[in-house]
Amino acid sequence: MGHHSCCDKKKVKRGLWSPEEDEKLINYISKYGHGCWSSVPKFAGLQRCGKSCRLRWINYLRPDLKRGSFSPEETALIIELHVILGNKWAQIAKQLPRRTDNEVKNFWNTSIKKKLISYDVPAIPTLPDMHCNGNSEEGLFSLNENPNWILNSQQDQLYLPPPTPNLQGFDHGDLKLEQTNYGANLVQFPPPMAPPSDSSSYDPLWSLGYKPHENFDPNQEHQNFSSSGATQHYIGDKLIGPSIVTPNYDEDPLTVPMIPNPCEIINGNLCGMSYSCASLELDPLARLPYFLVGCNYPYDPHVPNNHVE
DNA sequence: AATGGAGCCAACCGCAGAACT
DNA sequence: AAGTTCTGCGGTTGGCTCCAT
Repeated sequence: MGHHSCCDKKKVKRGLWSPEEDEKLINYISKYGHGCWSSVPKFAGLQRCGKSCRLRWINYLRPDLKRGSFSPEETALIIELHVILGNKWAQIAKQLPRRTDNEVKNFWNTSIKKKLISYDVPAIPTLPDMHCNGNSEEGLFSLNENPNWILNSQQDQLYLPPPTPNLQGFDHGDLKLEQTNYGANLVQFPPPMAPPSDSSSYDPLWSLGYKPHENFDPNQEHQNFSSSGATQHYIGDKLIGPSIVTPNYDEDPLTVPMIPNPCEIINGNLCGMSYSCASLELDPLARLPYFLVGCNYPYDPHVPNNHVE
């Protein structure tokens, strides 16, 4: 493997950073800022290339980083943003304060994507690239392009995303999501599950099938869930909402989540909403095929439907 | 206790585009 | 305008840790 040009000029250290190196970098940047990254290692006294310093700072040393596992809200947001943005990790990460693109990318690749694969979830195209012409396979994407399924890592259950946080200031290129609660009402949610009693084993994916308000902390940022009313969402100039009003599962626990037909999303809005889900099936996994009917996606009819334990 | 596989994540690489000369 | 350098991004990988056998 070759080295970046900035690393060719002199022998630079590679691999994991030592605490001493971290300290040097932190001290330098906190005093002088990073300025030109290529000159940082020289002035900071590091045998690293500028690129490595930049990466270390951005992904690890920055004081405003939030470390640790992703919250259910963050997870849901990642998945929903992935619908729109695909593997644009930097843009997705911008909507997750104090998270890095590397973190988001790793989380997706290790946690979410893997579970999707394990369930053989059919691929669903991202918005900009969908070709919903009824019989085309062009719209099929790799599994990591499929954002609509969330799996419960503890219970091996697959759920649809819950309402998601604000996307304030979401303006990346021609993509524009206005107002709040993007995607909050794109889907309806399965009946609530009892939370695990052992909070120490809490999994960030766990509550994704859970009623939003039960985990809702009004004092915490990015939890501005709203369980009522329609919300407008835009991609470019196109309105992709308002969408479905989240039902009250207390009243109707058998309501099957309604999932937008990708064909309708790509057409610029969600009007029509010819949802195919009419079953009273409670098993989230069993719902998978229904999502695909509307767009004639090939799917595995043998998707397991009794993984709920 | 030893070992091998899987999972996870920090860090690297190559590329593209922006900025600069 | 052309060449060079810098920055940012996405994909990939190496190595550490955990866990099952």
